[in-house]
Amino acid sequence: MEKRSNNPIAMRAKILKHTGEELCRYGFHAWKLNTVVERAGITKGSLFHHFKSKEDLMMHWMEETLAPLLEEEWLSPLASADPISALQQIFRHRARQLEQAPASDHTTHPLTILVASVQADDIALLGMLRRLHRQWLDGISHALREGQKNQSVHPAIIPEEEAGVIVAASTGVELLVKTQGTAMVAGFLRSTVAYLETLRPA
Amino acid sequence: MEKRSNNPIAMRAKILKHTGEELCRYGFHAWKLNTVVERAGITKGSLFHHFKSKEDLMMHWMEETLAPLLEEEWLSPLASADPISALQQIFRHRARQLEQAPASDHTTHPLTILVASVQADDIALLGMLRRLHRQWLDGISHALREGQKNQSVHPAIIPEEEAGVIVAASTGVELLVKTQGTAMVAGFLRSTVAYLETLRPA
DNA sequence: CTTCCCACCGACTAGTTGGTTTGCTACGAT
DNA sequence: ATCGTAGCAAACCAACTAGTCGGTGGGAAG
Repeated sequence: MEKRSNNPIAMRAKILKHTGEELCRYGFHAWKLNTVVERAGITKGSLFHHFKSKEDLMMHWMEETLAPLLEEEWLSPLASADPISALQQIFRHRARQLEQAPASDHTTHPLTILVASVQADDIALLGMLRRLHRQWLDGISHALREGQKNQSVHPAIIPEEEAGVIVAASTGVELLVKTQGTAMVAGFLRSTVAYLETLRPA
Repeated sequence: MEKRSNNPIAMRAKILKHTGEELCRYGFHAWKLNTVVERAGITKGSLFHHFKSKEDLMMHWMEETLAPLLEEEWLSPLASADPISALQQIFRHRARQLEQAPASDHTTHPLTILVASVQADDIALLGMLRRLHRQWLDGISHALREGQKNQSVHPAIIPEEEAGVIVAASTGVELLVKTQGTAMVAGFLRSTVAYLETLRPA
């Protein structure tokens, strides 16, 4: 036997960290526990001591990492008096991220790849993803509605509907980058910002 | 041994048909050849007689089914004097498809799920998907450029950039439908049509 | 020091995967 | 009639999968 650290919280964190990396790159099915074990330098026994199944591990990762990420990237910045500028800023930020990441390991956004890779009949995982998508949509439409109240958003637009387009666009561009590289990010950003501009009051 | 039909072209077609169904539902990795064999009522030997590997099978399916689908759904309708109306019509058509499909088996659009599920280092598959995305983007931007020439599209917009947003939105909405169901399709459609309206000449 | 228990190890299993091999059979060419 | 080859079936394989299990290390409590 080798040395052992006996540090459960560090061990748990290490598992979750490598889980995230692999999961974002490959999606649910191509993500192999063996690889996590190998890359993290741990053992199967340890992994299954902390998480009772592959699905359970992904579930915890979503709760503890993906949900906070959504909060940080979208929900929290949207708590602004000018939601349209906030949205433009969010897109600009993600565009910078995508452009700066080395082409080798630019990972698709987890919410995109996970939704795509989860089976439609896996009710637990899909349920969690549905919740996250809901929060995302609600966050945007709520912000737009508040913007309408304080006259920073055009009164005629329907917040829920615009939220759908915004989420769809940011989900879709991740896959476009996967095939076309980051060359088209700048153009996408410009026309998205221009579209958001049309949501301002006349 | 059982009876044998000795009908290679029908056999090939049957394999490709079931390949498509499973592939659209599950993506590359969750798509299992055993399931294809089982559902098609054929054997492994037969499958590997016609296609030399899993990757090869998917490759042929993309060439023979996915490429024509893209042509039919997008490229061909876009050969119109009024590309904006054509785009709106395409979105309307897909919206109807999504809404009418029984919730049980509404399959995500293949181009969305395949791009998401293919490994970044699988150069052959990703190369094919890149080609298809390119054709899609080019088809749209070309149509918009033609529209600018005949004054049916606003002269100030940049066709390549709008094409990116359009492709991203139609890619992303497929994943949104996967988690949220078809309830939000109508709203998405309306705001997309409205956005496309802003691309018309003043 | 002894006890005890959680954290952890690593070999193992049962099942599945993409892919192969072998051999039978239909069929067209000679 | 014979031969070669294409079409297919069925059994087979090595590699790999998620998950299990008996056991061991370390450290805190008594």
